[in-house]
Formats: sequence, structure tokens, C-alpha cells
Amino acid sequence: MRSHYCGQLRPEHIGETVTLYGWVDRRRDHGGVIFVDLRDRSGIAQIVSDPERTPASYPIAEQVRNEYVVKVTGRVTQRPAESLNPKLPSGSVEIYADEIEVLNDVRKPLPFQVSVAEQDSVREELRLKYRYLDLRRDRMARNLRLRHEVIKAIRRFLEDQEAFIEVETPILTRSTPEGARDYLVPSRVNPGEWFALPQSPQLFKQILMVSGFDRYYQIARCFRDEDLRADRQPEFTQLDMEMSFMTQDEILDLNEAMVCHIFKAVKGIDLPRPFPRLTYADAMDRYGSDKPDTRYGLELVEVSDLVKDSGFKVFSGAIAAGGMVKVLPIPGGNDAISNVRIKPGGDLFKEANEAGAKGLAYIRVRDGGEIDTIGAIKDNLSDEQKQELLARTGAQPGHLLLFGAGDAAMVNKTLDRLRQVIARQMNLIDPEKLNLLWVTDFPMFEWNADEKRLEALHHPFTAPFPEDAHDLKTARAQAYDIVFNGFEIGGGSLRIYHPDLQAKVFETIGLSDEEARGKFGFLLEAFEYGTPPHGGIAYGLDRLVMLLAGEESIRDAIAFPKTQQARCLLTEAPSGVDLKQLKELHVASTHKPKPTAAG
RNA sequence: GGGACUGUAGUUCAAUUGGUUAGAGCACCGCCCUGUCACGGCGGAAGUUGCGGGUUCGAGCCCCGUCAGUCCCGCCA
Repeated sequence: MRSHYCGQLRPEHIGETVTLYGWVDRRRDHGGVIFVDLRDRSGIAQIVSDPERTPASYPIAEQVRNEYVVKVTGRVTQRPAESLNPKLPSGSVEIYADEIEVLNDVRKPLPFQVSVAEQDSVREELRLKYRYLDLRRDRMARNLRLRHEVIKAIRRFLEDQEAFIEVETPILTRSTPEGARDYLVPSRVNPGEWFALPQSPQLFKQILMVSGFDRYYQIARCFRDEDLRADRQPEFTQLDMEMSFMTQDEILDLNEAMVCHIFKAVKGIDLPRPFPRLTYADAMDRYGSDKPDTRYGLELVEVSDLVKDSGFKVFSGAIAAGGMVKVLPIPGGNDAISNVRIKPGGDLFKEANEAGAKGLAYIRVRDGGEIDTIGAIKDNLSDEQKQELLARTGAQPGHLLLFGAGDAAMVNKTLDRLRQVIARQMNLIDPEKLNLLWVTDFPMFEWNADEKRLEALHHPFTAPFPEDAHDLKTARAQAYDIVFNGFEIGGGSLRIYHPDLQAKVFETIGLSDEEARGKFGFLLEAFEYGTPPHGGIAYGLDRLVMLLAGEESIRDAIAFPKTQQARCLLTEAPSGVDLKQLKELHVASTHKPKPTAAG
């Protein structure tokens, strides 16, 4: 006799006598024959009980109701073909039960329907409060198994094929140099001192390179105390990697192989290699984004030089102020997008407005080829300029051209948003497409207008290209992001390993030697003992799983996620604590803890 | 910190735009039928319309506040 947990019955088990455990999905009895659908990882195993053969089982089976936990012993048989409904997730085998034992009851009614057939959308609040039931549902169970398969594929590839080892790094640690708020933990034995939960294992993995573990990885939990989004949780999982003695190209190549291995293992898909590589400058130029969705066209065209001397002040003024004018050409946009939507009050205007644009100039190319546009363009651009515009943007009859004018960051942000919204609305996205690409050559720094200083775009240990190192302020970094269908799923860089270059970078971002020593002196000291050239990458694992599962929220890729208020509805964390606990931790209470549900 | 949306039976949704006893599907309970798979038939129970206040002859609907959830901006290597 074989014993199975939770099903796994397959046609090759026909004829065997098995014991099966699981949750009953449905129960019906027909003429003394009991039918029980048992939830199974691959669908449904059907249990049949015949009271003529097994009279003793009938009274027991009668108790079987939806969601009850049962143990079934019986012989596996083929189901009659005509009884199979191909639209339902039923299995092709059934068990002729000799015995059905109810192992446990379920409280009724359930907070929401869990059965396989009922996949109604349920309020997320309820799903999170009763997460154990939510995870019993097909969709979530599938997502968690997919997550497991992804992690398994990562481990197989990195450990078995590429000789990486996993090293765990501390959860109780110091603040890392990344810019998010830390979660803090008071130290009882060190009054007044605090640990921080890691925002990433960044410093430890670089130290491991100094230690000679030249191929490190970790499935690492990370914490950032910032506001939540559909794709951001305060506690998330990173695939963290670091390796020594490798060039950027070698690192990208290895990572491509890994990503392909994952897609093959969990989706059975062979991704074409190499992945396209776009420089940051190209990505911004063509898409206005450093994580472009290349599943559709709608590429941007800069026309600053063409309109810089025009009488249209919005254009010429923007350029005079150091900005740019760019066009988003939309094939078929003339019909698909009405003026109402572009003008104040319209949805596209609002999108542009939220990105910082004051308005949206446009040109329509009517189906006959004649041009229709706003007055300011009509009056202030010559016919030659208009024709040149059409030629430059490849505009054909039916095109709509939307203009962005102003400082480069705003123009790119505006047109990037419009590009995405319009692609979605005009159904330009092929759901079958899986576009992976690298964005490389990021700038080292970006200007922080609030603090009036340069800031490391990636982090301050990122190495510049050697040929750019003479002028760090404008240098390109040896940094790279991997983008999947418009989502950044990972990013990394080669690191600085020479103290004098590191000092120059600190100087550039206005960090004094003293401050740098204070923040991560231990790392700088470690670097004095023979640091190998090294670099790495980190992937947002939850986000990757979300995308592979076709979900739109990272919460659907995490077993026990937090709400947008960073609360856990299942455990009701965070919660107040006893004053006694606070005293032991040398923490003064200034806020009354919120009353818990328990009172 | 800010903007938007949502909250009605266990659940998913209705409620003719302020009108009298708040309905339906599924789930639940009871009975019947019986190789069924979203089975079928008959019947039943189920509601402080998130909570508090206000306007009104009258509020699920309007106003104010509050709580919770979602999406977004800010924030986030």
C-alpha cells in the first residue's frame, strides 16, 4: 500500500491501493454512492464510495462535507471518460474507497468560499485576515509553488552549475549605506544602542569577497521602512549575488544564463540570448525610462533642434532654459485618441499633468494626410518645419503626435507615462511576449535638488568606467539593471576596490573622510587588506515571482504579506507591548499603544 | 504628509439616484433525487448598510468626522 499526502494521484497509480489525505472540496451522494472531490496539488482526485462493497464506510462518509479533512483508503481506478469535464480541474483517476475517515471538522460558514470551482474575487482584507484559507485556494497555492520552483531553479543553477555558495548574513546589523529608512531594534544588553534590520546584505557580501568567497549568493530577507505600493513591501526577498575577478560582460552573461535557466525550469520557455542591451542614455532617449517596456513600439523622438528657434514660446523657451522638446508618435492615434482626452480635464492630460507637464501640444495627421494641430504650432512653425517633424517622427496618415517640452527629466517622465497608458489602452501589448533586456552605463550620480548635492544613483561603492574616472561628476558607472516587460527585476554593479578612487567618490557626494569612516569604516578597513576586483547584482525575488505568475500585486507572490499600512491582518502585528518590555529595552514610551482586538 | 476609489447577509453584488417591509447568486441549515463534477428539486435561517455625528417628515444613498482596505504622488540601492 502506498501513502500519499495531499493527492498526487496519476494514471500510473491505477490498480494500486492507496491511502490519501487532503481537504474535501465537494461532496455529493448519488444512490448510495458517495462522491468526494479531494483537493490535490494537480487538480482533483475523486473519491467514490460504494456502500454495497463497504457498508461500514457509508455512515462515516455521510459526515463528509466541504473543506473537511479526510483520510481515504481505496483502490485507484480510471474515471469513465464521459464523466470528465475538461473545463474543470478534475483528475482522470478516482479512488474506490474502502474507508473514508473524517480527521477534522471545519468551522462553518467559511469567511469566504475556498473550493476550487469558486475563484470569485474576494476582498483582500478578508483574504489577508484568513490567509490560511486564501493560501488553500488554487491560485495562491500555485503562486507559492511557483515561487518555490524559482528558488529551486536558482539554487540548482548557482550551486550545481556555477559553484556559488550561499552564506547567511546578519539580520541584526548596522544601517547599510542605502537611502531608505531603517527598521530599528533596541539592544537590551547595550542600553541606548540599536540594531538596524538590513536593507540589503550589500556590505557583508563585499566583505565576503575580501574573505575569498569569490562566488556568493543568498536568498536574503531585506527590510525598508518606506511607504508601500502594489510592488513594494517593507519586508521583501532578494536574490543577492556577488562575485570576484569577473568583468561586467562576464557577470551579465552568467546572469543571462541563470535567468534563462529559471524560465526554462518554471515555464518551459527558451529565452533568446543574448538579451538586448541598451545604454541608460539610449533608454532615456528612446523610451524616457530606464526600465522600458519594449513589448511595443511608440518610441520617442527628440526634435529640440528643429523647434528651438520657433515662435512657439513653450518650445523655444524650454530649450532656451536647457530643456528639450520630444515627440511621442502614436500610429492610429488620430482615431483612437480624442482631443477631449488631451485637453485639460481629459485622462491623458491628467497623466501628463501628474508627471509635471503643464499641457500637451499635439499634431494630428488626418487619414487623408492633412495636418491638424493646435494654434500655437500652426501659427509658429513653418510648413517646412512641420514636414520635417513628420519625416523625423515617421508620421503617416492616422498618426497622433504628442509633444513634451521642458526640462529633460519632466519630459521623459511625462512621455514615459503616456506611452505606457496609451499602449495599454490601445491594446498594443502582446501578452505572450517576454522581453528581457539589460540597461547599462548608468550615470554615477544624479543631482539631489533638495539637498543641493550629487547623490550616488546606485550606491557609493559603484565603480565608474576607467575611461570616465578623470571627471567623476559626469562619469558613467559600471552598473546595470535587468528589465522584464517594463519592470526592473534586478540591478547591480562592479564595485570600487581602490581606496583612493573610493575617497574621490565620497568627496564627490560631499561625504567627508570622517563621515565615511563613521558610517562604514569597517568596510573601508577591510578593503585595505587586499580586495579583489568584484561586482554583483540583486534581484527582487517577490517581483520576479509576481511577474512569472502573471499577478499584479507583489502580495500575491508572498505567503504572509503586509497591508498598505504595513500591518499584518492575520497576526495583528505590529502591536503594543508591555511597559516592562520597554523598560528592559531602555526605551521610553511616548505613545499609547493602539488597543489590540483582544482588548 | 497628500490625492482618488471602496466598505450593504458568511461571501460576491443589486437597491430605479432621498421614499415606506434592503433584494439576488453562491455558501450555510433541513428534506427529496441520485455516476455526479459550477449536479438538480423543494423549503429555511441569515442585515446595527464599517463606526460616530449631522441635514431631512424620511438617509444604504446627501454633509462632516473616524476606522479599515486598495491604487497613486511624495518617499523608496
